Amino acid sequence: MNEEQKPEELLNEGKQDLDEETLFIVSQTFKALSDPTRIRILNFLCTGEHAVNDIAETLNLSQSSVSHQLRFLKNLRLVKYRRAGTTLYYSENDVHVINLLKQAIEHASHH
Amino acid sequence: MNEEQKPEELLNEGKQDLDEETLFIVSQTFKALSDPTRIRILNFLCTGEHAVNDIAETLNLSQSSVSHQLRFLKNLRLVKYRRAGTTLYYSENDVHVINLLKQAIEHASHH
DNA sequence: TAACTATATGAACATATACTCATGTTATCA
DNA sequence: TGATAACATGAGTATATGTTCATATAGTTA
Repeated sequence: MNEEQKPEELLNEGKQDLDEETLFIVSQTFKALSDPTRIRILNFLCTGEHAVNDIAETLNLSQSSVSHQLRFLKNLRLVKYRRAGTTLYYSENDVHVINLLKQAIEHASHH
Repeated sequence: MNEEQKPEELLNEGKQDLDEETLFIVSQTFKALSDPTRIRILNFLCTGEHAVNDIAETLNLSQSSVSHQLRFLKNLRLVKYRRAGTTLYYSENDVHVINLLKQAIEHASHH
């Protein structure tokens, strides 16, 4: 004879429902961080700006794959680049997203 | 005659390369947060525990879809549930991940 | 201009993902 | 036990995703 227990209601801290645009931005942001290759690239760019080939060699990835992923990240304004001759030096461009990544890495690396 | 500029090296704050396991955990965590439906469910669960049907009706989703996504989230230990008769009350189970979500929502909602 | 370097891009392919539909499972109650 | 309620689950399907391969583009230099 289990009495029906009322679910405890926590305090609502503000914005209850998410509007379409916020939802889209949030999901896209996390999607950018959901792939191992992109995570490694962003993590590497935390050490400073790097050329595409440098990224590819350091992380043992194909040039094409890196280029595709950088385009993805550039479309979301998560990275930027500066040109020097034929070389493009990419660097991170969104401190907030980098912070999210660092927090997750910090938390996950504690095993 | 463009002089080759040396890329500026930022300070390395510690863990340079990510081990396989950390990389996997981080990517899975962000993958969980990369889908609009799961974001809405987790955001709703921030207001307290809720039954599956409650979630489905409130967010205008099918019961099956909600159940599938809850299984996904439960496998990652991001939600937990308590049983009361035939009803299962789900609630959030990882403050750290919820914090990541709240930060992203906060940041994205500023337009 | 031709050759070379660094990077970008499109097509193709294999896999992953999220949903719906139908049905299975578990607990409650008459 | 049978009926019902709440939820879980598997199959099927359409779409998204990440990689490779081949080729294109842009800048540099002889």
